[in-house]
Amino acid sequence: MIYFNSGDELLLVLEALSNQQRLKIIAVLSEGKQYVSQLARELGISRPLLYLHLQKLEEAKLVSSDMEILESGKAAKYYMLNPVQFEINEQMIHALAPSLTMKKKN
Amino acid sequence: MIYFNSGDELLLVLEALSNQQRLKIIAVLSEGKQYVSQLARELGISRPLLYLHLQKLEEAKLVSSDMEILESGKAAKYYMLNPVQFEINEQMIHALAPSLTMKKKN
DNA sequence: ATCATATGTAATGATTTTATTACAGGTAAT
DNA sequence: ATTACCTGTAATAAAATCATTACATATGAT
Repeated sequence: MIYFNSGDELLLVLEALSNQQRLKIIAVLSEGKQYVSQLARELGISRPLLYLHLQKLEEAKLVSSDMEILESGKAAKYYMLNPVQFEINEQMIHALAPSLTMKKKN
Repeated sequence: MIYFNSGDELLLVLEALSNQQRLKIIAVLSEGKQYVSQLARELGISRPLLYLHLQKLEEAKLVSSDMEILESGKAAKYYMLNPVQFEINEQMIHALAPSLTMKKKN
């Protein structure tokens, strides 16, 4: 279960989830870990773009990664889904809103 | 409680929630209905921008509006929060991902 | 050596989102 | 009729996000 300690943390997760591609990535990874190139093929998107999406998911701590060796002997970067489960309601938004820092993003 | 009938519906809500200003709007409206001009003053943002945010929240069915007459006699557009409560987990994302239509937005 | 398949990232471009300024129109009170 | 509010939107600008192309590097197999 995911708990949010600040508005910024909540927002980070919501932003990570508010994209079709990233939702699809989560859907695929929910079936098991996968490495980047294979994942890009399955989703039909370019690898650089996939990196970008994975980075956002990783920043929100929704996925993790590690390097593994394929049967072929080549190194591959595997991504796996962290447990994703949380509730949203107006009380929590009200409670966390004050800790939203009005950032301008880099 | 909010239920999602498709990936697109889920995404619409997530997109509506993935913005600081809109989270703050929800926080303010959770304390009670408010009219646009007053809300803009409270949030310290321009009215045209607020309209844009409110429109997104309304499309996601998170808020509703109606015209009312102020004590002063002037017409005001009041916005109020609809019940916001739902759960997110990987099973539902997996189930709804196939019904994500890869849109290019207008 | 060449091919096939991996990772990783720089540079660039296209599109969307966010935000401001500037209008036009309405009602009520002084 | 001027002031002080309100709604509503067009036009534009600024910033962030999304997406592609191109390249460098590495490993194993033929």
